Amino acid sequence: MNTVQNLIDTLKQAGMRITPQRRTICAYLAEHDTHPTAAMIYDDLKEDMPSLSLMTVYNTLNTLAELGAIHVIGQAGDDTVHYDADTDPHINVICINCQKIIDVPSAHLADIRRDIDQQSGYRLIGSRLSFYGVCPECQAKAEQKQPSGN
Amino acid sequence: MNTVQNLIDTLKQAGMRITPQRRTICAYLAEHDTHPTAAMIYDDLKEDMPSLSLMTVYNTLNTLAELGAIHVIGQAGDDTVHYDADTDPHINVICINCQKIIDVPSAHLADIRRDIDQQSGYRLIGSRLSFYGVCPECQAKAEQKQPSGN
DNA sequence: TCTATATTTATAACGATTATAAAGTAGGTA
DNA sequence: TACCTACTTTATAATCGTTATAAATATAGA
Repeated sequence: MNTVQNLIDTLKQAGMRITPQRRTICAYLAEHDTHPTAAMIYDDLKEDMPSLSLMTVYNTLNTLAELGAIHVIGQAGDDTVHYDADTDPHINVICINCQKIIDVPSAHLADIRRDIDQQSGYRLIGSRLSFYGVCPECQAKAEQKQPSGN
Repeated sequence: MNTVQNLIDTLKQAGMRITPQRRTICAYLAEHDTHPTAAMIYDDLKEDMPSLSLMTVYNTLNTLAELGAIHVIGQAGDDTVHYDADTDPHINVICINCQKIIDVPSAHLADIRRDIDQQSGYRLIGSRLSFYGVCPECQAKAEQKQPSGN
């Protein structure tokens, strides 16, 4: 998992200035494993930093993503881009009903990455590995509504 | 890989009508492994079917995706959703420079899916497995422009 | 402290996708 | 085969996440 210092150091090493806004956004990313969208981060942070603009959140997230410090999960079924501060190889499992995202590590991931690296000829930079399904809670709710054994 | 008949049968079994538009779109999907966007399909097909509307392409793709007959790849760096008619387990490798997408199979994928299935508690439905990198052609171009050994 | 320059902010623009409603058609039925 | 009804398609407009622009502001080095 990324620490605040990790993220800030990444920005510094890229020659970028460390503003209070960027520091706050980095802290948020490091402290939450909720795979937030830009809007979520903005909504949560503007209480303590009323002058914060959504544009700055987008800029910072895009910059961090370009530097590889965070990952872009892509749309989780709700037409908005989610971000993931955990850059260790893992898979996101997304509920197609409530959009909840959980992380699942897998020992086979390193093997796969090596396969792709060799077979494709591409110089690999990042990955976006998502499985879609129905989370246990939503399965239970569906059961209650349709008690038939299907 | 999906055949035209596969896709059409999926629509029929879901109780949907087989219109010329849907038939044409299914044929396009079965005959192309180019991971097209809705706009690409629309542009290619409207020559032979001038009355076709982009809305119909979106509707058909969404329907097929909901039925699991095709997969949604998500944004490839160009802010548009790409579709994949190949629903066999495989990984998409996307060039972050030219957006070219290739398919790579991996023997480890089934193992991973089983891991996720058991560890997450989710009832899995689909997956979107993308690696990002630079394709060989773009690597070569970058070499020409920056001959320094980095 | 001062200054050049990156950054933030507010605003407007963009563009992919979706909503709506009228016109048209597939496909079962008599 | 002709008809009828519900599903589809189409054109248009709307939506909304994201990005462009330019003026105001603040960072970080001298």
